[in-house]
Amino acid sequence: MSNNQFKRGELYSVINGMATTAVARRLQKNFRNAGIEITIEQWSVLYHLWKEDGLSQLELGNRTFRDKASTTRLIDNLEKQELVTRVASKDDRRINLVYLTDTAKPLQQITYELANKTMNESLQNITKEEIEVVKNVLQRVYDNLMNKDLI
Amino acid sequence: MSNNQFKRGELYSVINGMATTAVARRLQKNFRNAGIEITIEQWSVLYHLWKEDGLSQLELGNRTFRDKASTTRLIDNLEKQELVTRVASKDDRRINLVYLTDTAKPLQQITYELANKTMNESLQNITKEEIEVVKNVLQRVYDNLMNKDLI
DNA sequence: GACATATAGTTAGTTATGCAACTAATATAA
DNA sequence: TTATATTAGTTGCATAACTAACTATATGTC
Repeated sequence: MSNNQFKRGELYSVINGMATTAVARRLQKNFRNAGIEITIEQWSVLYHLWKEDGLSQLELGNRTFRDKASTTRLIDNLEKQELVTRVASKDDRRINLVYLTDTAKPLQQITYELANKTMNESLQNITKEEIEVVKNVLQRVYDNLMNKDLI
Repeated sequence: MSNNQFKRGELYSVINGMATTAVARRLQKNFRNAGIEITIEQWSVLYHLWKEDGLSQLELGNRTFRDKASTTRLIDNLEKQELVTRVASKDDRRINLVYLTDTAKPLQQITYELANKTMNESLQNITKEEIEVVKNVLQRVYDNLMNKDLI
């Protein structure tokens, strides 16, 4: 019995343990080899700010799938490196709006290129159609877990 | 340009940020709600020991995609909870073989059930064929990154 | 056999994660 | 308008991750 159980769980193992870890490590390695001194977690925050600057911490947490405590500390570290600044919102002084600094700006082009490079390395010999299936399935996995009750 | 870039990178974001995090949190939540006091990382080690007891730390690290330092500390914590014991190999005294204790045994059945439950929650309305495509693609992503040089 | 090299595991230092308890500011309700 | 509840963010605590430097054992070469 114990040998036959948990077949579907192997998917979790594959998703979580292998591909995700491998891609994350490769992206971090590509950053490091290019002399980019930020973590991929920090980059995920910058990435959303390059798309839309001045987001609140909570909104950044939502977009990067982090709780607010993790978001606080990531932004602490980004602030230490002078890549972002917190600005208290005038409308609601509970809210910190997070803005990119001039130091962060030159990182966009190079990190996008390194992210593209990482994706090209990761997705060799994988078709557009396959990628679409994976994205679609993983989106539905997420929706299955989010839409019921809190994760 | 910056708006049009990094299209493929969204896959990384989807894999890493959304589905993986959501599944991991749900599994941890299902453990917690059932009164199971282990982390999912600890469970990933126990899972491989239930399949094959007495693996070395390095082999456990390979199977769970961790480096040896992370594996050391994970096993430290499992040992504190008296779920595993380290036994120095007689053939090669550099090697620690890791064995399940009697305390760990009753966890197998219940955690397998909770993992199955988590997978059923995650994979609702997703077909076997889709799951096969995802597993296959993610395996190839992993192979793309592993087979070239070290991650 | 002696010296260099490789391997398994540990430790130190930094970053990141989640939960829970907390503060400060805002919104709601009596 | 005062009391209560909600919200955004911070902090404390524990676990986990990676890199690099380290110890101890084993292997290989001369």
